[in-house]
Amino acid sequence: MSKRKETSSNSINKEYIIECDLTYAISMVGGRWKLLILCRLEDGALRFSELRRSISNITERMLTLQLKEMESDGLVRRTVYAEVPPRVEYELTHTAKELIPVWKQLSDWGARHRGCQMTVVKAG
Amino acid sequence: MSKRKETSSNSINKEYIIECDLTYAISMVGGRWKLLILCRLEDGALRFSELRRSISNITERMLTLQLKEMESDGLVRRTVYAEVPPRVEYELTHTAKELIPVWKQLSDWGARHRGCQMTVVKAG
DNA sequence: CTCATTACTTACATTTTTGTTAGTACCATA
DNA sequence: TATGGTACTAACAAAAATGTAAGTAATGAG
Repeated sequence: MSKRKETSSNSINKEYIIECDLTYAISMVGGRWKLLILCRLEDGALRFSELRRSISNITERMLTLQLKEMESDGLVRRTVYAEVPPRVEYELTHTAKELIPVWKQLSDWGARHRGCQMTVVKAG
Repeated sequence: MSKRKETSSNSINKEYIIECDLTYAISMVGGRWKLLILCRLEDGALRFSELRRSISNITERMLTLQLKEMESDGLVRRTVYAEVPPRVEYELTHTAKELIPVWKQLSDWGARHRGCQMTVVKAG
């Protein structure tokens, strides 16, 4: 009786959505941090602390969680170097590299339309 | 004293993220339903009930909320016809149409990689 | 011995997102 | 008068996402 519902609508919808190629992709890459992390890795591997410093507002917990999920989804590769202090590097997999044009396009779109909005805001 | 914090970190991060073109775009188009709705409108305007029926798991509330947000973000245009019963149609704006190649690419990516994963799952 | 560094983990709290249920106004039809 | 369709809205509840604060192990520097 600790589980409320075995299959909440929320989870059912999650499954349902994964039956669609598009929303499957969104579920891999959506949320507040994932694309931001991925695009930081575009130019090559970075270690955990470098990622953390490069995304100033992210917490260690969030970075860990997102990286873990993306690792298990096959988007990033994690390499541990047996050194002290520890060194762990993250890099894009081939699968994730295929997304580079997507986030570039999205980013361009964002640049075009964010610009407009800010002008309006300034004018108001 | 009803507000807990004037500026929760959560909201602050939302703002922060909107300073990046990429995550600004994600914030426009992310979440469980938005892209799914947009791509339903790719071939032309649909009325509310058509959208609802075409996305079988969405609730009226969610559809309303998402459409409203996208309308105020300039992604969909809402047209009300003064008929009884009421008829309201939604269509993509020019801004949203610029995103068509993005969701096509994402969808293609999803198709390629979802396929792989399912094979693995079946094998396990 | 103490402190610092790195890459985390854990328990918990808060915020945001999503879903449930019921209700609205309008008119047509039976 | 009752029912049905359309496009919603409102109050509430549940679930998911995100954030906070503290702690861990290993080891080298001082």
